[in-house]
Amino acid sequence: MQRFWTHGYHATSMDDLVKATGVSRGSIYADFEGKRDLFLCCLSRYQDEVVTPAFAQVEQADAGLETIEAYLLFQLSHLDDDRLPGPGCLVANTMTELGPHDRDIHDAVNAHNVRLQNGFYQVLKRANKSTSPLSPDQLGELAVFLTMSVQGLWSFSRSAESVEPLRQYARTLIDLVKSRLQ
Amino acid sequence: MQRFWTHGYHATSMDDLVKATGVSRGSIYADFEGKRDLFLCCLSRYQDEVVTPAFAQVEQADAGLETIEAYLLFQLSHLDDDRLPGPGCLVANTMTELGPHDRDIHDAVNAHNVRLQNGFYQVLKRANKSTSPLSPDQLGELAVFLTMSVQGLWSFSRSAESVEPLRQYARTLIDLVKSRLQ
DNA sequence: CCAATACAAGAACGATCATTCCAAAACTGT
DNA sequence: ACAGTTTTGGAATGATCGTTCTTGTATTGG
Repeated sequence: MQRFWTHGYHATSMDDLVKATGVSRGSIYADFEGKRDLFLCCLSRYQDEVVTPAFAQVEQADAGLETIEAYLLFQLSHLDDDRLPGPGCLVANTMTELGPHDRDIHDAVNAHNVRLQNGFYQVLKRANKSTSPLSPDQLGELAVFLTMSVQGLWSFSRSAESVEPLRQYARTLIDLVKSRLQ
Repeated sequence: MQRFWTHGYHATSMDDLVKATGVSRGSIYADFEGKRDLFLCCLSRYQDEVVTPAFAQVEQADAGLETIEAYLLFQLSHLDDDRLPGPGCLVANTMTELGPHDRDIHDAVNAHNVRLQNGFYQVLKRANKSTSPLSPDQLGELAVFLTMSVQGLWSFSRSAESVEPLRQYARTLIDLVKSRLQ
């Protein structure tokens, strides 16, 4: 999974995976139908092992906008300036590399994005207790906005040489969304 | 160039390029040192033929925030619902695919981003005529924010099934930045 | 202990890869 | 018209690719 995450699907060979995992070629093919099937399983595993532990706080019943910011800053805390460029996000990387060309992968990516949107939407709904609240449609649009903005953050981390602009982006994003809700 | 744009570097073979361009293999190698050199030239040509004609309006001396919005909506106007998922942006795609692994490509991507940031910065400076203006640092941060946000837009267009959420994102982005400047 | 079965390691396979090479065609100069 | 040079088209090359296959080892049951 790490190898797919850092290098992408096409640039990762089965040899690379055999070496990186220490698992024999025969065993891989015993367990998966082929490279693509293995990749789909890695996407699924990434969701369970990486996304869920991190995003769960946003999906909590009491999560606020600060929780979204904390989620982003926590993800960025894995990077410091000598760990850049970072691997980004496997799903985000995959959206770019394979999203246009593979239906099943597109669907997996889409499911991930819907999950993020729903999490953000719930937070926005809670945060929408103001004197002039936004409509549900407007909140939905803001949730989509957040989901797409976060995608930009991961893409940039693939090329970034310093982590501070990434952090600043997260803070600015949350600030702007906050001011939209007031 | 189109093939690299839609499929990425690693998923595009020299055979693909020979077929797509109608140029013989020998001619390609006569003009370029290899696949990577050809790709670097495509990045450069993309800058001249795609980015410059589109982004020039943002770099105009009288460009405003509406110009940034018009730039984004114009880029999106090439897509309608049966032309999705779109190719995204060659530079943005490359940032994700190759940015972490190739120094020269990283530098080309970085130069593109700096260009976008500078264009956005100038617009923001002009738009910053309010009763409580933002500092140059704050404007710089907003310009970086815009650059990274636009990256999210192109990545999403690689997976999108409808163009309206992409348009809405562009409008929301400009609205949020406007409200930050007031 | 032996035979049958299951599993692991990695060689082998045919296809595809990026690049080089070569023969034929086209062009240029005398 | 002819010889020399350049360009073109695509075959050839050696490496790498994803996948299958084979051999050796381990395990299980009689």
